[in-house]
Amino acid sequence: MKLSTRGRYGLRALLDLAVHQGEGMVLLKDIARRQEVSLPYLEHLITPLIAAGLVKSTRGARGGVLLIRPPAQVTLTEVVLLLEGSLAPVDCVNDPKVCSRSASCVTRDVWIQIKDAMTQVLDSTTLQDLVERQRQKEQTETRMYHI
Amino acid sequence: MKLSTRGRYGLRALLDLAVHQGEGMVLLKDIARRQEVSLPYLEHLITPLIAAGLVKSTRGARGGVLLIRPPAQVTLTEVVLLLEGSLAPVDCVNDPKVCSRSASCVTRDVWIQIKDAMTQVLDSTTLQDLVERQRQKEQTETRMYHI
DNA sequence: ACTAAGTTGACCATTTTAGTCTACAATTCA
DNA sequence: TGAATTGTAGACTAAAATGGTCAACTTAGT
Repeated sequence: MKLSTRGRYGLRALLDLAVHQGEGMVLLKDIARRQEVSLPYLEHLITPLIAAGLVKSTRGARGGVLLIRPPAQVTLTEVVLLLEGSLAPVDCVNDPKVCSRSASCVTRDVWIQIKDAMTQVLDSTTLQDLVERQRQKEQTETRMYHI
Repeated sequence: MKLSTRGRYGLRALLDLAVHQGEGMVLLKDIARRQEVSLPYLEHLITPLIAAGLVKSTRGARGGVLLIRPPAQVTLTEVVLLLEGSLAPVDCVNDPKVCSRSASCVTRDVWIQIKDAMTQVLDSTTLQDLVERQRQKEQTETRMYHI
């Protein structure tokens, strides 16, 4: 029941992008450095986000990537769905036909509840929320440091 | 973000055991047949449950397995924890030290929320709840059949 | 042209998953 | 006693997923 690095690194990359929203093109190289992910690997993580129209990329000199929509309009559900494929802990949640027991299976009902609970958390959080939480943390840390 | 077959089959085996609670020893062979899991594999799944003191086993002729505690006193949190190891979607949720970013990482906070949401669902459901839901489903199905 | 990006796809090592198989230990019962 | 029955333990394995790297390519600026 673990998230893969795609989900973890991918969300961090997107958050990094949201933090630098409005500063023009962001280099993948810089995201990779800040988020401590290898550049070749990050390139693979960013691909589905570009394909989905969440991120815009420009090649060549002065190229880079940037978030297309305002961070407040990007929910984490959308992001995690793109990166991980699905929130269902077992396949029968999305498609009852994969298991002949689906109709009568009460454990399936539990997995549905689990999925719904996760969806609710992710639906109610946007990239903007994360940006704000991060700024708040940074501020608190700085204040702590000065005391 | 998928549950492994250990968690899925294991919970089903335990539910099967709960349904037959009070009928004396249950044969692994019968659980395997009813739950459509191979016997050798089921043996592996049941082992940690025995080790954890959730299930009692007796070898030899007239042997079998049975649930030690009443189904109402076994939460799904306990079961899934035994079978899957942890509910944390990423390791830093259980142990902040595995990542140097933990203290300042806002994505980690999201994963903690996810874990808490899952825990809440599983904490509030016992094997007894599943037994009752299953009996209710069976009843409804039978009634549907007769109409 | 040259350089600085991002893009694509092939490739690969390691780990996890989902099992099977064999030998063994304990228990009952004829 | 010993044969049948049942669970136990561990070695083993095939297949898939994970977590990458590398090289060749495309595109855009200077």
